[in-house]
Amino acid sequence: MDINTEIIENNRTQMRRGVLEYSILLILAGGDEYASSIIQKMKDVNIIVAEGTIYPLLIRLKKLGLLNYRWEESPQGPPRKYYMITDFGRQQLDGLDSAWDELARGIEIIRNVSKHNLR
Amino acid sequence: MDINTEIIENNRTQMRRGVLEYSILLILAGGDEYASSIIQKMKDVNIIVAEGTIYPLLIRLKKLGLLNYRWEESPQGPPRKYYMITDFGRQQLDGLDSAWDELARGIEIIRNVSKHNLR
DNA sequence: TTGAATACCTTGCAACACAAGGTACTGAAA
DNA sequence: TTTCAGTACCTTGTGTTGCAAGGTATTCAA
Repeated sequence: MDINTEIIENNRTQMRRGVLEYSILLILAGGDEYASSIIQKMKDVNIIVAEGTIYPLLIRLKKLGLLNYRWEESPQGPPRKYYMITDFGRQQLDGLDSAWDELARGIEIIRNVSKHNLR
Repeated sequence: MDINTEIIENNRTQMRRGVLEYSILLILAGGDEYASSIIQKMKDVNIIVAEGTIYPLLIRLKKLGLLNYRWEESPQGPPRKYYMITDFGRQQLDGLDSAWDELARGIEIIRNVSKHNLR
């Protein structure tokens, strides 16, 4: 990768990392999913997550009491671990909604100031 | 801090980290600033950065060719290191604008799907 | 019984934010 | 003229965390 795209890709990754937990909770608030399907849904909106990221993360979120899971047979292949969001998880999700809104508003502001000046 | 606010604060921090470089470039695209004033401007929009974060970061961005600096006398106290964005920096900033827009769009989408289903 | 597809999980490394601790310059007060 | 407060710069060490790589297990079909 040349340096031109590297810096941007790097930051794109960095930005994504910031919203990993948030997006997982958002997705699970819309319905139960298993790891691979979460990865796919995030990929669909261009938020790339690796397996090595999501499995430990789901375990952590479960430990924190934000998630639970149940095993479910798969049409083919090994059984799937369906994660579901808990009441506590939903409660936390509300806070994350605000956190995201606040960040987005902040970026919006410095963006506008920046444009208003020299750009 | 109780666990209720801890999880949210933690994620708020995580989200902020994702946009650190982006916000610095945004601010410098609006005019030259020195470290402390950058910290202040970010604080104004609720993006908190520590000194121990920003100094190494500015050095890194300079090394990458995104920034330059000049020394300038201060009305009182030691001289200030004013950072300015380079042409290359502006060019990269365009890419970061897109990266941010894309992420925001992604979050928007999964948010809506989530609401449309169960929330 | 071998192979492909799907699913789960762990280990080790590297990046990075930041708390803590430090230096240095200025001007004013004691 | 020393001391203090304010401002500004910088570095070190630590803890967290994302992820590439490598691994196991299940199912079904060829």
